[in-house]
Amino acid sequence: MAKVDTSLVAHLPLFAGVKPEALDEILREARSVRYPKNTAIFEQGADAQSFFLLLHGHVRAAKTTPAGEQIVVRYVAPGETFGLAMAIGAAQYPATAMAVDDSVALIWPNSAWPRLTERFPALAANTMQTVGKRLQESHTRILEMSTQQVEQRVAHALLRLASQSGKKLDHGIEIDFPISRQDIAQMTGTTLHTVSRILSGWESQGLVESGRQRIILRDPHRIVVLAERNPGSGAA
Amino acid sequence: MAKVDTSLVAHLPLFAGVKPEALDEILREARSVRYPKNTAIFEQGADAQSFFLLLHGHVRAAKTTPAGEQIVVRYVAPGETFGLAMAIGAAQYPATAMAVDDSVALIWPNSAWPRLTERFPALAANTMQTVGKRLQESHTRILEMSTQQVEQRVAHALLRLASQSGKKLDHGIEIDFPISRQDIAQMTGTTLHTVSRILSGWESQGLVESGRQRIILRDPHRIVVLAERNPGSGAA
DNA sequence: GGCCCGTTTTGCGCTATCGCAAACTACTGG
DNA sequence: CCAGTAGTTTGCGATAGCGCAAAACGGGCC
Repeated sequence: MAKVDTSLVAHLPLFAGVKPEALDEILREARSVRYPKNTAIFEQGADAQSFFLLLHGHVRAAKTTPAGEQIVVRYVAPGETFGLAMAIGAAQYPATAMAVDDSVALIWPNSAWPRLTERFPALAANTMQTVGKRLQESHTRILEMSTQQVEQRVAHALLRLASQSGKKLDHGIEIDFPISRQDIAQMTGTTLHTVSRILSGWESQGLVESGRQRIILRDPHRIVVLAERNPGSGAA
Repeated sequence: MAKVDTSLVAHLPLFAGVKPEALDEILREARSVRYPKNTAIFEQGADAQSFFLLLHGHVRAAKTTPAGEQIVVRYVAPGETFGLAMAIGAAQYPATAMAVDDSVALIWPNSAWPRLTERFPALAANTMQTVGKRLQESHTRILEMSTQQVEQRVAHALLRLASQSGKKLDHGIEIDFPISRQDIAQMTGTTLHTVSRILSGWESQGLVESGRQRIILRDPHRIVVLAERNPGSGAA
């Protein structure tokens, strides 16, 4: 079983309020697994057997309709948990998780969850907070989809990605994992064609620089303006 | 302080696994409050001071944009909790709650939450489950908004309301609280005009019977067909 | 019984966005 | 270095649904 350095994870929200020796005990139950780029970590509908803490890389959680359309539920950044089916009382994973980059995750068997939360209530409390936060983010997303038009939603999505997983450059912010037009479409409820048109437009205005699975926000400030502009009033 | 009969609430999911005497202790910390139709219970953005368990009536939770547009987050049915800001670590309520009918709720001060969950871990566990379920429902809603067209979304919304708060009639199911075209629009991300057109169409086909703030599903089975019909067929 | 007000219905033009199809890159693997 | 393939761009209709405006409705209140 791979050793995990406690000092690397002690500061994560998941472990807030957990004593170092307790942390050690918790980590002893986990193993560390490497997922090469574009490998599935678990599939929607599969029996949930483990829960995860991402250490390196990026993971996309996506939900698929019976008809095969997908939406991206979220991108998981290092330090975040995912696959918490057990914690919320789901027997199957409600989405598919896929490494979009070479990734490493800590993985616990679900059977460890009841014991761990009983021994370390802070774990349960912290998890409750993150689930609550995700719920609020979902509601915000629903609000956006209901009230904003596509361009604003794409602006919001990119800004969120940038603040969550942006690499600061001399001049702009780069989203530091591969992401396609299709992915952005699935985050914002539109089509890859429309996303492509929007980004092309932005590119010609110098707002972004983008290529194959790569996006750099060159002028985040003006993108914020786009995101917040209120269609019901302003001039074009 | 009003007495609450434990037998009336003992079977609720919130109290699953809680012993009768413990339940008694929990209820002793709550008081019961009556909210007349169309009164606000709490406002989005207000400091969260209490959490609630609805006993009678119906409550609408809605989120408002800075620009004033609203969406309905959910309708709360009797037996469900709401206003759980404290549990998920939010200092302010993220939405506005309004009684859409004369309603009665149990109300606990947030200060009671840490003590109660410490003494009765089942409470925390049950709450985690319901929050998790709501998160999944949110994701489902996002999926629907991304992939379905308005008519299907309205069909889904009405079927959900019917199964959650439907009164069975000789011939059909009536949604047993007042709900306007506008409300349905805010649940499905469309406008009251479009909802009105859709319901008019359905009415002329005998699928529903509806009037001022009142909706009866006359042929739920055919509405299910509408909800599930797949417009295109493409995979993504 | 009649008036007032909130809700619902409906007509009509408009446009943001989709859907399809085709051309165009830019990596990847050999 | 080249071919193959996945991702991207773009043109051109087609259209679902919006937005405005006005009329019809229904019910409660005096």
